[in-house]
Order: sequence, then C-alpha cells, then structure tokens
Amino acid sequence: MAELNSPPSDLSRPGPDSTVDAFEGEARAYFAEGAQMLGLPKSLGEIYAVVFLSPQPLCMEDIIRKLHISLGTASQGLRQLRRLQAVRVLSVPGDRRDYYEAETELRRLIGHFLAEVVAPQLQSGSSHLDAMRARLPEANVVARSHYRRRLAKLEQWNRAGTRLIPRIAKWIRI
Amino acid sequence: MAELNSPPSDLSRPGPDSTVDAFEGEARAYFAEGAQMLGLPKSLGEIYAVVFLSPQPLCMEDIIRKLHISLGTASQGLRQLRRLQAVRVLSVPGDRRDYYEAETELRRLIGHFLAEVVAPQLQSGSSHLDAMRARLPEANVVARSHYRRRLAKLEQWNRAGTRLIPRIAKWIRI
DNA sequence: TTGCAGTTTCAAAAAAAAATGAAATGAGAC
DNA sequence: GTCTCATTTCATTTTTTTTTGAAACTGCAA
Repeated sequence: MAELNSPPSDLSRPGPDSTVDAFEGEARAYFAEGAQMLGLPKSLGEIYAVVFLSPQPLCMEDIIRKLHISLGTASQGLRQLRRLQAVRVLSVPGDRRDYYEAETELRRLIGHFLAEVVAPQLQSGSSHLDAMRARLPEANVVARSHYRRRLAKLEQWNRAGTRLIPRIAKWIRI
Repeated sequence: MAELNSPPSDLSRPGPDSTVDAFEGEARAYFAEGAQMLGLPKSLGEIYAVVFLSPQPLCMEDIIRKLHISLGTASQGLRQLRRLQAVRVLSVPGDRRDYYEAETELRRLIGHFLAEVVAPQLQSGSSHLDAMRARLPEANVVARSHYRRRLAKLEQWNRAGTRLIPRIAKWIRI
C-alpha cells in the first residue's frame, strides 16, 4: 500500500502493488513453463510475460528492475525474442533507449516459431537423411532392405513435415 | 572388417561394421536433434534411434553396448520411451530380459506425445490462468481492463489448444 | 567531434540437467 | 521356495546450459 501516489524514481510508472505482483507472478510462471516446453530458456518466457502484460512499452532497464535479472540475461533474452519476432522494437524520439512491446497474435507467434525453429530443424534432419542414404549398409540383402525401409520412413516423415509447415501457419485461426 | 563371420560374444548379433556404424551414427544424430527440439534428453533420441533401426528387438544390454552408456541412463531412457509409448516391451519365454521394439507409426508417436507431454502442460497452464483471474489487479479502471483483455487472450489460447489436441492426432495421415 | 547512456559481448560463475554406477529391488528360472 | 540375474533407484559426479557483470562497443544528443 506504500506508494499509491508516489512513483519510486520514475515519473510515469506505478510502484509496487501486491495484487499486480501476484497476477504477474502467475503470468510469469505460465510463460516460463510454456517456454520450457518449447525448449527455450525459462527467462525468455518471463521476459515475454512482463512485456506481454505491460500496458506501455518497456525498456530493458524496466525489465531488469521487474525481474531482478542481469543486464546480460535481459540483453540476450530480448535478442532471442526479437529473432522470434515475439517482441517489436519501438524508438522514442529524443530517448536513445529501445522500447519493447509484445506480439500478441498467436497466429504470428506460431508462424515465426515454425520459421525460426522448426524449419531449420527439418532442414538439418534432411541433411542427416541424405548422409544416411549415402551410407546405406551393404551387409546382406535382408538387412539392407530393412535399413532401406527404415530410411524411407524417415524421409517420408521429413517430407510430410516440410510440406505441412507452411500450411499450419495459415490454418491457425486465433 | 574384423568379424564378419565371428559374432563377438552373442550368437545371433552382427559384429562391428563400419558402414552400419556410419549409417547408425547419422540416424542417432537425427533422432538426438529431434529429441532436443521436443525438450527431451539427447540420450533418449539416441536410444530410440538404435531401437528404431534394429532388425531385431533389443534388450537393455544391447543398447548399453551399442551406445556406451551406463545402466542407469539406459534404464531411465527406456522408462521414458515406454511412458511415451515410443517403444514396446516384448517378453521372450525362457529369457528373463525385456526386449524392446520401436513404435514406428508417426501418427501414434505424435498422439502419445500430445497426450503425455502437451496435454498436461495445457492443464497446468489452465491452473495458472485460473489463479490469474482470481488475482486480477484492482488498480484503476483503465489498467484493470487492460489486464482483463490480456488474460482473456491467454484463456482463448488455452481453450484453442485444448480443443485442438484431440483433433490433431486424427488429422495426421502418415 | 566528444561524451556518455544504452547495448552487446564474452569469460567466468552458478545453476540445472543428465549420466554414472553401486546398492537395493524384484521377477522368473530352476 | 531359493537363487540368479535383469532392472530400478538414487546419491554422486560430470556435463551442459544459463546467468552474471565488467569491459568493449555504438550511436545519438549536445
């Protein structure tokens, strides 16, 4: 209840508020878990949570202050979020800081994730499959046809994935 | 070329063969990367690769010998693969060891992954959202409606995911 | 320019995740 | 039932990932 009308050091930002903190804490946990399921660092999810919830765009310093993380973590986390286009960068004239706001369209978030994370994975997979085909064991006829069948199955998976990816982004409605 | 006709210690298994090794090495890399993209341990992918490629079912000892991993890693990896129903257990009468063969139907692999990994995540997410709704900041009217809008968006995502999951498994063709 | 706030980088530290292997457990051959 | 060997468990070690923060860099305001 301390500073309802007395901002802490910056004019326009609200001070500590226990209901906001509890609410934000849940949101951070929500996104942290989501990030981890996608194989991304927990801190990435937390940074996104803070930007997602904020009514105004935030600068890096705001994020550091809210999450008590280091400069390095914030900088690298924001870099990744930018790469995934999960945040947009805004420039304020007369202020050299970068401000961030969240991309909140699930359709776009998924589209960028597919393009930045899944597609490269499929491409790398495809290289492994090419290498496998070049090294098909010569062994005996029975074994060879077994390996060939397995490889064919993997190639089928990879092709299916490659064809599907561009379509999924379009199918998403929300 | 050493032991083309002289199995190493077990009658029915082929000995070292450099073309098989190179082929399998690529397959292990393929599945290791795939596992990591799904947030699963690399060793899980490698174990699956070995079982997936093997013409015969393998026992744990076979896997340990092929991958040079410890008993504990093999046991825990197989436990997870069983949980995901990515491998099936076979019993051979008169042999107390368990033998494993791979589930190779992508449709089923995806279905089990959705059920065992994604669905619980959505459920947990849903709890966080409930907690958020119970803690909606009371602040001023403008802020409150902003938070409410954000929360509604997350709830919409979660519902979409929950509705989608059972359908995806059916849509998969391969 | 020049100075400096804002940002990035990166070597080192900390934390988290995974692997190890010996001891405990347990299933099934005998 | 007993004994053996396959498997599980789990405290410890190793490896990998993430975080930290100080130094280098950048580009804008003055």
